[in-house]
Amino acid sequence: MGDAAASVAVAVDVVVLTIRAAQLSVLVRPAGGHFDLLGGWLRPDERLDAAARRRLTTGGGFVGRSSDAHLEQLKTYDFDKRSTISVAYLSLLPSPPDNPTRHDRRAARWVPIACLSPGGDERLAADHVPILADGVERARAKLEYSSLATAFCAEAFTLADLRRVYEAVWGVRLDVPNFRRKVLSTPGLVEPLGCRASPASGGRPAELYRRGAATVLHPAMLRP
Amino acid sequence: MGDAAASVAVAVDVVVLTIRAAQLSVLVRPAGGHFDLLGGWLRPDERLDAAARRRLTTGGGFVGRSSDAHLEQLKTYDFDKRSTISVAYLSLLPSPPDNPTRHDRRAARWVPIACLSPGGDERLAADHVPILADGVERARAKLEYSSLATAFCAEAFTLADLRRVYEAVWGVRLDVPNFRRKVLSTPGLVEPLGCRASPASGGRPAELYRRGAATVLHPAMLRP
DNA sequence: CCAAAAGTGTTGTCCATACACCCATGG
DNA sequence: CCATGGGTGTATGGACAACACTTTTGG
Repeated sequence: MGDAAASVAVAVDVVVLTIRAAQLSVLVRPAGGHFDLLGGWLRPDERLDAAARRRLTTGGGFVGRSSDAHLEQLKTYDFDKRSTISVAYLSLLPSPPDNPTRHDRRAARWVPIACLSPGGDERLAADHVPILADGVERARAKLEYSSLATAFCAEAFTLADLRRVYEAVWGVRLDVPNFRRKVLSTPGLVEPLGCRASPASGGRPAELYRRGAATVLHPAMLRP
Repeated sequence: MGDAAASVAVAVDVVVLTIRAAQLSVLVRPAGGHFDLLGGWLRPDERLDAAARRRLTTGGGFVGRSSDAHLEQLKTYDFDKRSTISVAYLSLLPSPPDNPTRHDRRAARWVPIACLSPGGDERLAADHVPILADGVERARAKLEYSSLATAFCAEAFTLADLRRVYEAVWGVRLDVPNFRRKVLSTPGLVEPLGCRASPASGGRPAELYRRGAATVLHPAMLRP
């Protein structure tokens, strides 16, 4: 068509999720009186995926070596102020190191999703509120039909760890025996390591597993 | 961060799908020796959704009045040539008028997906191949857990029409009685109109339905 | 040191539901 | 020919019970 191309500034924002203390949490950076998602401008000659990955590896010097972390594009947003769009990404990390205890006001930190929801005690930048909501909803949906839950787990994990991921993201309680059967009967979801974990607080030691080759779940894991 | 914002030209491409002669088809425009998806540059001060809707209503003067057609954002793509990204959308239309018979080489036309697949007799622009693939996959996936199939149907439709949508998009054959039970037992999917269609080629006249209020399907319609 | 209790992981069983397949009827 | 309705076997998932293994507690 004969239209002139509008030149637009492109930002890349990343919703980084993890499970901390059985709570679904997001990585944010303090910015004035509120929080921002990890993000910044796209560099000239930089690919979108690369820009998102860069946010992940250098985001506040906090995430560290997570070059193999799950990262997928979420959606592209435009706001009231024109000539600016934001390509949002979603990333899932295993349990990361704790929040920095040193009094660095600039450092990124983990905040439970519940604290950022309406009624919570923390505020997110208005433009980032729908991005976070879409990211959480994407994660909740993909747990149903993909092996994405293992992205929240460390290299070796127990079935209880994996179940707690589902319970934290969905905010529900799952039946322990049924969850076990479901996971083990899905071919390629997890593979047994043959060794056992040391029980944290009594009880029978659980068997350890690692991610399997499967990426989609047939049939799906249904949330109650 | 202190990075300079890269200024980028933004295109909006729309994957327009419909069912024609029991075949899932896409709306394309001739461009040299191949076809292009509907698309063009984002105008200054134009919202992304508005740009996609504009492609739909003015796309080759063909789609006509489809301002209420289903339209959702698909994904954002960048290509080897930097400084250009494409925000892709997906649109689903009821059975539209036939292809133009007049010999307008510029006019948009419907082409079955199968003809554009590897091994087909038509070629799509290389940049648009993954966009179309993602659009088709999105449509296939959303038929499972949403009432999106009704977007392919006219105002009034029979259960056979709706079943043929599933069969065309998924490329499978569905059991007629089971499909009927499944659709009618899903609350809010379709609502009976109380009148019957005139049988096209003999047989008992089928009852007519219209879209219901439901947007998500519980439980999902599973493809075999 | 030993025994009981508590906590967690693992296995087994019943039941409701959903779907696939076949058959019958009616326009 | 095709839409509509019914019936049955099979598979899947949810609820619940029972058992196995380990730590903790108390004599």
